[in-house]
Amino acid sequence: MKYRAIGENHLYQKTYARGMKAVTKTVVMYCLRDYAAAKLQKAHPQNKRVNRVGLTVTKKIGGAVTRSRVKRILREGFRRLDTETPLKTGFLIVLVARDAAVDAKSTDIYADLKYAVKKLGMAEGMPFPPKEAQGKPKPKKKPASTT
RNA sequence: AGACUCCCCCGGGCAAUCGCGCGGUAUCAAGCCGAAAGGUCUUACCGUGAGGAAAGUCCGGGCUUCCGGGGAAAGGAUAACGGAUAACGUCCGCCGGUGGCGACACCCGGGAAAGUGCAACAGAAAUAAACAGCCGAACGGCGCGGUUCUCCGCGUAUCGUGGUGAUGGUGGAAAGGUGCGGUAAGAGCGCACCCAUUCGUAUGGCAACAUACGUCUGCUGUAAACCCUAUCCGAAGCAACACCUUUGCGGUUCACCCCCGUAGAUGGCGGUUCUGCCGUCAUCGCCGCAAUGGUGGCACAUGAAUGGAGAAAUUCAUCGUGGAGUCCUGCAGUAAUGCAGGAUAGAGAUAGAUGAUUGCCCUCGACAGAACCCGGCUUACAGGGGGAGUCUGUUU
RNA sequence: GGAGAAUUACUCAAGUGGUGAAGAGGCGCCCCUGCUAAGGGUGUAGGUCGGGUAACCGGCGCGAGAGUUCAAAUCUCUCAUUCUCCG
Repeated sequence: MKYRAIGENHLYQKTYARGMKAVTKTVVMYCLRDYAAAKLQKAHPQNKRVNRVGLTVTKKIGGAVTRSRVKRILREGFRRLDTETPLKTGFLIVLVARDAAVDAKSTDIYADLKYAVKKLGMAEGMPFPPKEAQGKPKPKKKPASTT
């Protein structure tokens, strides 16, 4: 499974500001419906909708080695989650590592992400704006505009 | 056996399943994004995939650009001596100094007698003599006495000239040290021994230098203060820079340390000292700037054979090249290293590739992630292995 | 990735080889007021360790550690942290 990475800083800023948020011990998950999802779908040869994923691991976490390792673990956890329980597509997803992620295993990340997905209602077949993730009024508008 | 010293090497391993970057082949291929250049999606297989420090960015070099070349000035770097190297502030050897019983370790280790500056506080005084003190009647003065013609004697150190140099609680540093002589008092003033130092000679060494003898001198410290001497250095850095794409703008004989060189051509108009020169405008060429996005820089190349559907792969070859790369052997050298022969090769990302799960083993795993490439230095580091050597103890 | 700059009390900071490291804000105490604020006065060992009943005295302290010097916040070297610029 390939993921498109988020490269532009403004998309990160937008996701932090307007996206839905779920906090766990090891990781914080932000989700925002992607404006460019339709465009990307056209570009995709299989005409699939893809989520764009971004990882944030700050310098506070540690040196280059530990940060690199945290990124790998996050990636592995997310990959396993996505293969086992397919997510909704067409979203910007940003995963922010917390201090506890340094000592975590990928299974811990998997468990936390699973909880976060459940809370945000991101899994396939769930009602989209979940009651718990009340989000600011803005994300509510998005489904209408994108479709 | 114990305690040490130096040098070198390693930096968890194996298996199964899932997963990631890059290269290749097949497949998807029509597509999609974009103004263009260009980019990109699927799956399978094969190959390949972080360090000794990849780090700090402290030195040196390659590479690239800054119109080019030469010179000057300024500025910077280095510092015993000899060698190694592409180069270095690195390395090796050696000399001197310091530490250690020793193997060894450490040292920004030129010049203070070219000049300038600085040395707080304390101290009489900080490189220079003065002050206090000590010395004494040689001279002048003063006093007393004698004698009488400008003299003599004695006294006076609380009058001046004078002699003297280390005595003066200090201080980091006070002008060699000790002893004897010497003197009015004293002082290398003289002598003996010792210390340091200049120059010369001899011996050893390529040399720094060492030893011996003679000779001169007795000089504060600071150059990680300015400086002097010798040697070296243009500056900026891959976010450099090159090319492509689309668009806009400017320059075209100018060069602000000096000298030399430099892309103009054609036509119109005007001026003029008219085969020409000057000014101005246009076109083409040339040069440059800004913006947009992209590629390269950036990870060997070419040929042949085997192989197979075709590739990868394997083998072989090479002015070159990555890469002044690494390893082995031989020779030269005390060594760093060099020469010759042979072998080995293979990361290349761009939110940035090595992970997860399970099992087994051991010494139970530290510091830590390439970002243009090399040579060093410095700093961080669990533990393990190998080699050489020193000291102490015991036994023979 | 590359190029630079800075670090001195709780905060802002001066000091660039020499006694005892300026100054301001803050903080403590006093005055003023019925009570506050504002204002005025005065003090703050500038941290820490040791000694002393106390007043006070001594040692080390200018991000950390070495070095040069008689003497270092200041000069040199090696680290650490923070900030700025280059696309």
